[in-house]
Amino acid sequence: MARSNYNTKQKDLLSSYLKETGGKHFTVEDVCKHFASKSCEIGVATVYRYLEKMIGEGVVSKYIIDEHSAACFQYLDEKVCDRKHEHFHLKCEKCGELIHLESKALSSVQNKIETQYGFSLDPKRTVLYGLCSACNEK
Amino acid sequence: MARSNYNTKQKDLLSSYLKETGGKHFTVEDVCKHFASKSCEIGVATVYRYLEKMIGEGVVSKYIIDEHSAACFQYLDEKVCDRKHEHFHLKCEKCGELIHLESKALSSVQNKIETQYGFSLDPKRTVLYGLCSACNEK
DNA sequence: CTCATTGCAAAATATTTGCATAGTT
DNA sequence: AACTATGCAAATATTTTGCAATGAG
Repeated sequence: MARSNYNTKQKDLLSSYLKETGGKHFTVEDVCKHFASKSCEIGVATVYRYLEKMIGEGVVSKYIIDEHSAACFQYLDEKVCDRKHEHFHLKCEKCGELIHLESKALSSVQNKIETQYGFSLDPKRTVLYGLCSACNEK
Repeated sequence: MARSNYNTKQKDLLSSYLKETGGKHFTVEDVCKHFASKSCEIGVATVYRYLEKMIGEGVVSKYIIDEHSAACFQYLDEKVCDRKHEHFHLKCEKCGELIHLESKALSSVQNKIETQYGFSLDPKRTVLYGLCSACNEK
C-alpha cells in the first residue's frame, strides 16, 4: 500500500521552495515563475501534483481567498503552524491572514454539532472565513 | 444613475423560478435544465447576469461550498421561508453530504471570535468539514 | 528492466464578455 | 427611435488528465 516515492530533481527543488516561503502564501504561478527565472523550469502539472501530495501529507494547506483568482498554498511547518495540536483556522477573505484558533474555542459548538447531527468536526480541514480586525476597520 | 430595467419574459421566468426554489440551493445548471425541460431555454449568460443583479439587490446569496464545482445560489426572502437567513454548512469529507446549520448554532462562538480576535465570520464562505453520522458509523 | 514521474498539450470546468439581434418603453 | 436585454460563441482562467518520453531504483 505504501506508494513508492522516487527522488527527483523537481521534488528537491519544490521542497526547497516550500521552505523558502517561510509559511507565506504562494500560488502555482509564483512557483513556476520562481523556477523559470532560475532557468530550471518545472511544469505546472508537476507543481499541482506535488502540492496535492503535500496537502495529503498535511504539510501544505490550500486556501481559496478569492474565487476568481488562483488558489493560495501555504507551507505548514512548526514555526508557522503547530500541526501537533489540533486547531482551527480563521482566514481573512480580504488580506488572507491566517489566525490560529485553539480547538477548545469551538468545543461547545463541536459538542453541539456532534450530539445534534452526529457530525464530528475535522479541525485540520475546517477553515472559518471572514474578515480580520484590520480589514473590518477599512 | 438609476439603470432602467425592462420587463422581459426571461426575468419573469427567472423570478418565478427563484420563488419555486423556496430557499433551497440551486446552481446555474439547475436553472438551465429546468427551463430546457420546459422548452423555454434561457442562456447561461442571462442566468448569470440575472443572479448577479439579484445578489446586488440582496435577494440572492451565492455560496462556494466546493471549489471544484459550480457555485450554489439561494433565494433569500422571508416571505417564502423565514429561516432563510445566513447559515453555515457542514460538509462530510467522505460522502460529501451537505448539512445546513442555522447560523445561531454558532452564534456564541461567533461572538467570542469577534470580541477576542475582532474577526467577523462569513457564513457564506465557511464550511465546517468532518464526518457525518452515517460515515462515522462505518 | 520496471515502474514512477515528468512535461506537454489537450481537456475539463465555470464564469465572463463581445457583439449582433431581438425586445421594451 | 433609443436603448436595454438576450443568446450565442468565443474568451478567460484555473486545474486536471492522457500519453509518450524520461529518470530512478
